[in-house]
Amino acid sequence: MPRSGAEARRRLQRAALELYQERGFDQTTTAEIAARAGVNERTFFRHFPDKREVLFDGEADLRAALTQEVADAPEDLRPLDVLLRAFRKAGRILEDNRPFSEPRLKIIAVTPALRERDLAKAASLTEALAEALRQRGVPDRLAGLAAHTGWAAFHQAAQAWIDDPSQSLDAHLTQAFTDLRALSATG
Amino acid sequence: MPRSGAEARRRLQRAALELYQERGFDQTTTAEIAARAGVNERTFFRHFPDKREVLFDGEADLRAALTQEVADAPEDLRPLDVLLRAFRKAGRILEDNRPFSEPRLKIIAVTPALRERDLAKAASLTEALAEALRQRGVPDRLAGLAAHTGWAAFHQAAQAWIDDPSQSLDAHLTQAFTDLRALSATG
DNA sequence: CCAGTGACTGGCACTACGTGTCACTCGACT
DNA sequence: AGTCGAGTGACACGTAGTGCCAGTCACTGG
Repeated sequence: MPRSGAEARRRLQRAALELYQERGFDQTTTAEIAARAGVNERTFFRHFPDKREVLFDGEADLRAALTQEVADAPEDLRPLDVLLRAFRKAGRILEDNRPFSEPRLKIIAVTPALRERDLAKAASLTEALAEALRQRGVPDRLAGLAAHTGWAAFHQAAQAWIDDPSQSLDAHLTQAFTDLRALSATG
Repeated sequence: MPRSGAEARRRLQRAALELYQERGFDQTTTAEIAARAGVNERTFFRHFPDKREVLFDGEADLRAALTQEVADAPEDLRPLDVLLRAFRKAGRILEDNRPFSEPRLKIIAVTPALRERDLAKAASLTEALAEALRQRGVPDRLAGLAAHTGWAAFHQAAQAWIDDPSQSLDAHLTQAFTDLRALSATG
């Protein structure tokens, strides 16, 4: 029935997000997702390798945006400041898509299987950030630690932004990175 | 056939580790594991909730050891020093069980499905460490960041220990935490 | 000695995830 | 009109994981 391919893909993502919200991830079958999207179950697996991946489509874009920002940052910035800058920019993707970001993050937070996938994506992305830092001349081991540390701060800020939307993601990011300094100062 | 239960459990773990090494995780079926362990496939799922969990049995012990160490640390230590102390103690579990630890870590490193589970365990353990720090009076947000940062250093040290066994895990830990200080100093 | 109890197991049926394969449709291009 | 490729429907299949029931073994109290 559908013509463009990309259209069916979007319908599948939308259907999956709705169903995961309505009855939970584990209680949703791939057949149900496909049915609501108006396609065959087999087609679901043509667009997404598995039931979880349907919620992690933007990851490639996010990674590209982040690593690009790291590469383009002013030369004299310290590693953690480079990352803060990159997170600020990338964070706009989250803020602009809040109607999609929020339910997505909430479902992931309460579903172990999705949390696992999320952590894997984060780890892969963190490794990409570390590599981008190394290409800026940051020493090998330091780059990995900086990427992990920075990501922890980013994650904490994103979660705080979901829990308390009264402040901007930017404000939460500033807070988290300030906390990092405090940690360095006292411990 | 088997009598004690705990015995079958150990045989299953051993059989799984062997098979994952011989032909890889994805090419191994739960039926094969059960067969090598001399039990029914159904019995496998009585001892372990899924095919991955069979490699993550010691996690509860490790968590208990780590949180205990954090709780028992001298009062005046700074958060990251508390963690370094705890990792040193817990690291002995790894070093003493190297014949099991090494192949296990290598298989996890090359198997995406196992890496996901490993990351999830690490995240849960990190959260437990953060909570233990909070109970020592470390401020809320700082505790989370310290736990993540410390864990990143521990993970880096463990990986370095696998790649370069010529030095002790303790030495690698010292190196990683020194790098952390450097990161704080310069960025 | 024996009946009962609880932990562990074997075996069967079943649902759901994910893959391989083939034939079909539809639009684009020549 | 004919061809070509991308996307799809449909069917068969292997494997992970669950529910259920019956059977075995060690242990305990009478």
